[in-house]
Amino acid sequence: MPQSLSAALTRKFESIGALSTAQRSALDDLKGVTKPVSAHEAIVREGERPAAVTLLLSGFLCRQKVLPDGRRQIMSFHIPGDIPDLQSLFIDIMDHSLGTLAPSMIALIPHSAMLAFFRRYPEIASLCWRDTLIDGAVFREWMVGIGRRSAYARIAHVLCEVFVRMRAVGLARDNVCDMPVTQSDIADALGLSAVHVNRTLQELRNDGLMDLRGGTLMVGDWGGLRRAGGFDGAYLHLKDGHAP
Amino acid sequence: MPQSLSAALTRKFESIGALSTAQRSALDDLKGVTKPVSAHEAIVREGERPAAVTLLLSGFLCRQKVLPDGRRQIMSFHIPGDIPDLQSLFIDIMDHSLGTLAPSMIALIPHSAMLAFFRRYPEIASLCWRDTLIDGAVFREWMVGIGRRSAYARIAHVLCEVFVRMRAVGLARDNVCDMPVTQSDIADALGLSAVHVNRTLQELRNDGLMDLRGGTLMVGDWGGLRRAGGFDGAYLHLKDGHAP
DNA sequence: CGTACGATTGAGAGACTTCAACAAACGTGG
DNA sequence: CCACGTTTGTTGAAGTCTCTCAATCGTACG
Repeated sequence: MPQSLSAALTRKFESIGALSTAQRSALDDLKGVTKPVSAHEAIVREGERPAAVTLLLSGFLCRQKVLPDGRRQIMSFHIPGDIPDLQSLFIDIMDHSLGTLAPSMIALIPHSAMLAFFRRYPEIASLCWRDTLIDGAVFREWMVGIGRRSAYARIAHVLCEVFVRMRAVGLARDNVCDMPVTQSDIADALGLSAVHVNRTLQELRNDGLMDLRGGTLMVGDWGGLRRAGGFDGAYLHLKDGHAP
Repeated sequence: MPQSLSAALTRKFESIGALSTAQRSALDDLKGVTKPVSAHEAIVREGERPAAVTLLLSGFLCRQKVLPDGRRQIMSFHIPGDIPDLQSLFIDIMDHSLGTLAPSMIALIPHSAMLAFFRRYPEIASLCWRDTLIDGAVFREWMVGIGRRSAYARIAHVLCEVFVRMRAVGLARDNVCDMPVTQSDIADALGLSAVHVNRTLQELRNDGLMDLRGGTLMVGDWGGLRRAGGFDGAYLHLKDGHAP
């Protein structure tokens, strides 16, 4: 059930900062064209110069680069409320691609509309800047994982991250949330092979930490999963109250 | 020879965007306390709430996280002109540390001064936003390297990156530039062991691609190094004319 | 002139990969 | 609603890139 454009934005902004009543209602002014996109399709490709930003209303997106030999690296997962290509406002040429991992509903908001909105509501511009900075914080944390953590810890860590972020925008129920990705996607996100992800996922499952199947993540032992991944959500810079 | 605060900023901004004459002279208004820092010292630590941003005037910095077991991951190298903790303007708590790799000269500019400056010169605020976005682009590229490239390619790639960035701010002469890092630093930046970095560096040297010693990087075969690393500098989003 | 840090070398081990095959799940069209 | 092709998940075995341990060497510096 895709949320409305303004509802998605409100939830997102309130997860990382505060909105005044005026600002909250101002979000209604932001218009975009909503559009369904099926799974495994590109929304924006490396090298393009988009003229609009993408707000994810429902589904699951990722940003990725593909090497000449076909190997790929997924650099981030995106959940409803995210604007994964906000950067295109200030960086004209895309240096990576944005695509769907699951059937999704997106809203395209023209750059011009965003920039005009920023001029009118500078605090929201700052919130967006903050959001892109948090984006960077997530990249850094992933680098730590890929560079220095074992496969077991790495996988546990992303699962923790996705769960906490989903929870922060109200998309987790108890200890369950959507996570419609294949094992291959996880492999490409963490710099592993799909085969090894499969085996490690089984370990995590056998250890009772979590269960990931059919696109649904079930956290069996939050404390254990957290410890396994060495997860500390501080880098997500969420407003208090979102840490489980 | 450390540059002046405004000279460093001017070079930096002009490497990633355009400055009007008025904006260029406005940079003189930005004041900061300059301060020498010796090698291997922390400037800002994870968990702190800095009240100023750090402009690097000379030397070499890095951002890093240290895991509980002592292993560390360096997430970025910083060269003169960079403001590595600009993000602290909008993200109060540091989620990583900033430190020196070599003796450096830094300028500390209070947050209040930066924010006031942004209000007065919104175009420069946008340029700074752009800079933090490029920061993110570099993180993404490093993720590709750590996740999907061989040690040989990974090392070649960072060397290319540092060289191009140094060149963009006028700090490379012909095919030589400073790069005062230890092999251990490179290892921690690329998710490798120091031993393996040593051996791989020897390979690169024997292949005539480069020579890195005594803190100086000498590029022996730019085309070869570039090819070895699969390097394409587009992600640095420099203004035209900086690609060798 | 000792001490400490960084670079270098050798040898053995291990985490993860690749290849290959098969099973299960999924979507799609007849 | 079932058949069928495609994608995804699973398993086994062999291989390799990179790691760890450990010792040696060089060199800058107090």
